[in-house]
Amino acid sequence: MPKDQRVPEPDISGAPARTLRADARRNRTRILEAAEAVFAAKGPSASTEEIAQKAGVGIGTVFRHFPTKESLLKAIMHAVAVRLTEETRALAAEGDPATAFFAFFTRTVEQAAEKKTVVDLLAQAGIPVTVAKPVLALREAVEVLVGKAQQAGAVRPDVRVPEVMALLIGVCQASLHTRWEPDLRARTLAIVFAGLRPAATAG
Amino acid sequence: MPKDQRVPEPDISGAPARTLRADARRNRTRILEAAEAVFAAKGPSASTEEIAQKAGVGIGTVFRHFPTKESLLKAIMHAVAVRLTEETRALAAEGDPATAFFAFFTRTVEQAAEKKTVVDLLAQAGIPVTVAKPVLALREAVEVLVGKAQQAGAVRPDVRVPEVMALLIGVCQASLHTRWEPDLRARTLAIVFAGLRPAATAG
DNA sequence: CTGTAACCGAAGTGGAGACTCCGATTGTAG
DNA sequence: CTACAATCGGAGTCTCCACTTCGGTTACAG
Repeated sequence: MPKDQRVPEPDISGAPARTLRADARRNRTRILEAAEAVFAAKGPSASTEEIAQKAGVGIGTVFRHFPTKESLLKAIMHAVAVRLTEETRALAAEGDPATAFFAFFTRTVEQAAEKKTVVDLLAQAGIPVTVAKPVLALREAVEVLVGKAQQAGAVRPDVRVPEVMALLIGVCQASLHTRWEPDLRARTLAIVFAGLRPAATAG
Repeated sequence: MPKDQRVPEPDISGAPARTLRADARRNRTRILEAAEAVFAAKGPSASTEEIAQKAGVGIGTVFRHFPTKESLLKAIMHAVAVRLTEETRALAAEGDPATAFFAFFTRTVEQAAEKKTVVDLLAQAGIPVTVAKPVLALREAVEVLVGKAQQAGAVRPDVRVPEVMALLIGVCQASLHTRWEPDLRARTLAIVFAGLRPAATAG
């Protein structure tokens, strides 16, 4: 019985614990890609079997890499959070802070309209008490972005981050339920942006 | 075999098909009340058994009155839609149209924060192609309310109903996910309202 | 090339929940 | 009061899904 020790957790982030066999590493990547696609389309309620099928592996392989469906979901959320955070930071760093915030808002809503994963992630980010580090990082990146937009006079100074997050989450949620034409999305965002801008700048 | 004919559907609306026995009518009412409470708290994923228990009847009785979980859900949605529509019409009929719309918006969000049923209902109402009559009536009532508010100059004339519905749904959805203190809710609504008002009136 | 340990995957397990069946119960007509 | 048919209710069925198991397969060291 040569195996008595087992890797306690295949780890959440993305890098395997240590020298994973070649085929194992390949399958792990496939599973992550398939899971991201399926979760984005159908939400967290999608069955593990569907993911396995889409990845071209057996269901047992999925559970070998991710002992729980939840752990798989966390891995995806982690990846999405990191990506969103990077985008947000890039926007905050470069160019005009006045337009950066509104560009971020619009872009996030556009993504959310097609990816349930983004919406679920944002819903987590909206709750003040956040456990996961990547989600916390996303929150902070948004805070920076809002702060800069306010300093630039593009957003009313009395607006706080929580309500911005609430609005962001709300519009994203709504974009999932109603099939938005780009036109409707634009008009809805226009109203929200009008509410966020200083009174003088509105219109 | 004296029974060969059976009522094809216990009907969705609320009134029993015909002279229901006394205990049956009482149980039907209890089931509806219990279902409304449970669905409002836990959403449509709540189990039928929990509803039966809360109503103090066996699960068989629930399925006798409502052959499908979906039919029970429809009955509840119907009732909620009718109630919301009446409230909305009353607001549109009475007093100041300028404040009526904002009062409606605020009140609906407050209700949605505690009742998942309301949110699910609104999500249906947001889709242009609506099947159920009560939901359609709700949409029309909102249209009247928005129209009057616009004529009174309280809402920008270029705003259309779909984006108002989208915003309403969005804020309601968001209020479910984040545990809102009244303070945050008020600030979020203030932003949306500022975006809806004519530029001159804002502030 | 060969042994072996790690890996794969599909059948199997257990539980949850929607829905059914049928003997026990009860309202109600006569 | 009695009979009977409608109603009740909960044990049982069926399906779906997360998760496990284990014999077959494969990558990699020697």
